Amino acid sequence: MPAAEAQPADCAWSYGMKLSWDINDPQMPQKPAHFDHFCEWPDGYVRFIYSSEEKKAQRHLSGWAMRNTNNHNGHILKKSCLGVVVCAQDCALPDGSRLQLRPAICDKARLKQQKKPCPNCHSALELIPCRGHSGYPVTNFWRLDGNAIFFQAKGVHDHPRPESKSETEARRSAVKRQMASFYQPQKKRIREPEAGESQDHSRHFNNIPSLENPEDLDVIPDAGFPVPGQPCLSFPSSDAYKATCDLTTFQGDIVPPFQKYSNPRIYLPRPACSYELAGPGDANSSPYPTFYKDAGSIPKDADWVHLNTLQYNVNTYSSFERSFDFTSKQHGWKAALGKAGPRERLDQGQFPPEAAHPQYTPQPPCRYLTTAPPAAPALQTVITTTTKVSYQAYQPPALKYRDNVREVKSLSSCDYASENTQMSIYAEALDLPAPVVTATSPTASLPLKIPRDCWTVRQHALPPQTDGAEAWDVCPSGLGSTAGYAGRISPFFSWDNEDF
DNA sequence: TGGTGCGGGCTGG
DNA sequence: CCAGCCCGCACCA
Repeated sequence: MPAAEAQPADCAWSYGMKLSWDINDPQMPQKPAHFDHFCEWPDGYVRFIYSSEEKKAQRHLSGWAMRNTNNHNGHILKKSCLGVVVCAQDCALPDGSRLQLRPAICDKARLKQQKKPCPNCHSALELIPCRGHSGYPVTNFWRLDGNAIFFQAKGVHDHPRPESKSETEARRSAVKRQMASFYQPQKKRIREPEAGESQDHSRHFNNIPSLENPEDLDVIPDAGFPVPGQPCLSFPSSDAYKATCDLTTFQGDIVPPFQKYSNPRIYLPRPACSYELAGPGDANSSPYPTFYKDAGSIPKDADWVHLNTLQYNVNTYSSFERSFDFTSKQHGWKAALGKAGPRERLDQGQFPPEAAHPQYTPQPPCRYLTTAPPAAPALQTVITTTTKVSYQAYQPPALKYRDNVREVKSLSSCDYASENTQMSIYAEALDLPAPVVTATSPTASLPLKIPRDCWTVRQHALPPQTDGAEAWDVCPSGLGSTAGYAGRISPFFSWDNEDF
């Protein structure tokens, strides 16, 4: 863990791409000098080398919904992308965005998921399969070798990002928490009045439709949205989130980013911590606006009343990871995202729109403040509880040019684990503001502020046809999802875009 | 119940 | 032979 190596230059690109190796090589690079930051949204033909102590690498996590695929090789874990679940009618959510849920990994659960109606318009849900690897799903490979976990991705996701796993988990745990906090007082009240009465207490809960089936909340809209440049972190636990909140509150010199709520008009400074969900009874006490004010567009059943409350709260969490206002730009994206197919598939997550959103407030770089255990478990599943204080990275803007010449991507997820050898970078990275980098396009130059800790110059081989050829991307080390959408053009850098 | 990993087996290129 | 995929199973939370 040589701190001396933790220079921006080292962070500047995927170490895994610097070395020449393939996941199928009989011999992997031995004792890599550096490790990459964990990338939650790998996209494109990329390779990373993670420390075997990197928890998320140990768990083979990905923001994409990846399922295990048998490759008949016990040493290499292969996963293929399931795509994203969207509304078959492509209905617009109240904020104008689209529903993009994380497909369940389990086949059975996924089928069940797809049978559910769109929570917004009640039409069917549809699974958009990933076809980003020569018509097949994007595949990810994981291989443990020595003290390194080698990661290789093949293919470019041709669909929006689903809700990240961390978001899904956070949402579910939030639901559970809310249920717990809700039931608790209910039971108390029930017991108090008539102690001697033999009463089926469960009947009381029949009037609580919304939370009886937390799984229904899987179809919460918006919470399943790709996060613009899915920032630097995912919360392994709500506690981590709380810690994050506290941290952000504590750092008063850092301008808090604005949160995105379902209503695009509502942007509020990030509250200190609102992930602790209010129970239905507390819904009205929320200082924040209620979602789905447009009652005509949403179901009026009790489920939705509660669901909205939940979503609001969950969004308070989720939006912590997303700091952009896309909704007002979506019409602009559509022009640039003219992907073949009936649906205009947006992926907000791909396009950190800072350049297009002057109101956007950059966030400080992500970093971990705690020390992780030194254990170096095997590649196979290692479920660990990491107490990390994560901080969302500032989302640099994306630059994409036609023909994939060069792009500046968002740091979609640089999970800087404290065990990472490059930890020391982040102390330095605290020295905001971020450096200004000028990315040059064929038609314009645009100053882009990108925090130095999030820089990665990525070299990636191009998809099959161009395999062998390599392009260099200047991008944040988190390697946000890349090109691959609709001609690989970011609407934010479509110069003729009306949004400019 | 669902996420995850393993591995058998089938199919097509 | 490889890749993709389906399936069942086991383990875990």
